[in-house]
Amino acid sequence: MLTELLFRKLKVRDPSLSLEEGRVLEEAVSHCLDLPADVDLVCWGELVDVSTLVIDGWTCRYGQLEDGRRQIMALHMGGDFIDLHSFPLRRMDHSVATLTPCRVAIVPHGALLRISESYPHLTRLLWLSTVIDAAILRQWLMSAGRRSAVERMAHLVCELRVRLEVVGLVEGPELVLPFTQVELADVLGISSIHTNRVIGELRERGLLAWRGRRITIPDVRRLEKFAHFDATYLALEPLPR
Amino acid sequence: MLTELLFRKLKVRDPSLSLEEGRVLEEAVSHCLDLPADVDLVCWGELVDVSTLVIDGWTCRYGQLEDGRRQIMALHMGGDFIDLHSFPLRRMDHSVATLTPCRVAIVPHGALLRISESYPHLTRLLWLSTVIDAAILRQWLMSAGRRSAVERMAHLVCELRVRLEVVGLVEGPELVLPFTQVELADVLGISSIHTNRVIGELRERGLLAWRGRRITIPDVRRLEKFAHFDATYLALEPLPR
DNA sequence: CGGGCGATTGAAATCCCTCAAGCTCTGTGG
DNA sequence: CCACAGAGCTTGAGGGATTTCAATCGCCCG
Repeated sequence: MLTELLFRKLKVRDPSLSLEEGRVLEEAVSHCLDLPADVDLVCWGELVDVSTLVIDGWTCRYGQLEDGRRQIMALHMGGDFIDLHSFPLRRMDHSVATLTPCRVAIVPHGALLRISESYPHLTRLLWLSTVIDAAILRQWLMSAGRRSAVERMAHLVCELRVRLEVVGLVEGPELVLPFTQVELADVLGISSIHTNRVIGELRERGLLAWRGRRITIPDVRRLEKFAHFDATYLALEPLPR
Repeated sequence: MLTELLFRKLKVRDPSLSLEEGRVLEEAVSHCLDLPADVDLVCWGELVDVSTLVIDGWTCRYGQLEDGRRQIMALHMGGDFIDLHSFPLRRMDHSVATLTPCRVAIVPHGALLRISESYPHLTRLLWLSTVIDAAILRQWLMSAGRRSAVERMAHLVCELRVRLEVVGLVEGPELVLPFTQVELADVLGISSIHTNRVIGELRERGLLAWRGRRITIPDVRRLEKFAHFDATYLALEPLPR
C-alpha cells in the first residue's frame, strides 16, 4: 500500500484514525513517479495543483539566495507529505528536490479538496501533518539561531532517528543518512568544511560513529542529552485531534 | 468587530471569503483578555484547549535552552492567530508571551472543531493561516542560516512592514516596532550588542532611520533590494483556496 | 534627584568561513 | 588488473563576523 507509512505516522498521533480514512487516503493518490537523485520536483514561484508524498527515498525543500547560498528547510523521508502545505498555499515559495533516488506518489489538489469537504477528521490530521512540519521548522530555527554547530548536528541526528523510528525505518543503534557533507551543511546553515569538523568532534566525544553515511549511536540517551533534544515537538502523543 | 483584522487578512488571500464565514469566526470567540507586557500566555509543555487571536499589541512565540539562550520563533500583531496550530497539535512545544500590552481574543478548540466539521472552506483558510506562519518560519530559517546579520535585520523589517500593511496597521514610510534590542536579538539569533551595531549600519547606509522604536524607511524598494526581500512567501495573491 | 532599563561603544576572544591542498574511495575503461 | 578520473572527505592556516566582557551614556519615571 502506497500510503502505508503515512497511515502509520498519523495513527501514532491519533489512534482513532480509521481504516476507511486510510482507504480514502490511498484513493487520493493518482499515480507514482520514480525519480533519480538530485532533480527538482517543484521550483520556486510555480503555481502547483498536486501534492507529493514520499514513498521511498529522501527529498528536501530548499531556498536559495541570488549568489547561490542555499538553505535546506526540510528533509523528508518515506511517509512524509512533502508538499501538503501547497494545497492551501498554491504558490511555491521554495523549491523541492530529491536527495536520493525516490519513489513518490502524486496526490492532486482536487482529491485533497474532496477530502476537506467530506472527511473533517482526516482533514484535521492532514492539517496536523503540516503543523508538525512547522514545529520541526521551529526547532531548526532554534538550532540555527541559538545552538552551536555541534549541538545543531547532534540535534538533527536525534530528530531524524526518532522520525525514522516512528515509521519503522530504523531499529537499533544504527541509522543511514545518505547525505553528503555539503547537503548537511545546507541543512545546518554552516560550511561543508565545518560540517566535517563537527562530525569529527562528535566522533571524538564518542557520541556516535560515522562511517560513510552509516551512523551508529552507542548511547541514544547520551546523545539526546548532549543535543538538549526533547521529542515533545514531534507530537508523538496519541491524542484525539 | 474582534475578528475584523483577521477577516481582512484572510480576505486578501481569498476574496471569496463570505460574510457568513466572517460571522462564524466572530462567534467562535468566547471572550477577550487584556494583558500587560512581558507575561506568558502559554508555556512549553502545556496541553491547551483554546487558541488565541491578537486583537491589539504584539506577542511572540519563543523557545529556550537550559542555559537561558532564547530564540523567538514568531512575532504576532493584530489579526494574527497566535496559536491556531495548537488546535491540531494540542501540546505546546514552545511558549507564547506578550511583548507589549495586548488585547487578545480566546477561541476554544471546541468552536474550531465545529468550524472544521461544518465549514470546509473556512477551515482551509484557517489551515492556510498556519501554513503562512510556516512559510514565514522558513524565511526566518533562511535568514538565520544563510543571511548576514544586517541582511537579516533588513529582511525582518521588510516582512513586518508588509504584514502590517496587509491589515492596515501601517501607511506611508513610517512604522512602529515596539521591541527592545534584546528582543530583536532573540528574533534574529544574534547578540543584543551586535543588534545595536547592525541597526547602526542600516542607519549609516541610509536604508532607514531608527529613532527609539519608530522606523522611517526613505525608500522601501531600496531596502527590499538590499534585503533580497520577495513577498511571494506571504501568499498575498488572491486565489481560491 | 536617583534608580533602572535600554542603548551605545571599545577591546579581546571565539566560532566559523574561506582558500588551498591533499587524501580516499569508487566506478570505469583500457 | 591497473590507471585514472571524479566526487566527496579531510586537514591546515589565516581572516572575518559575531560574541563576550566591561563600561559608559541617555532617558524616562517615580
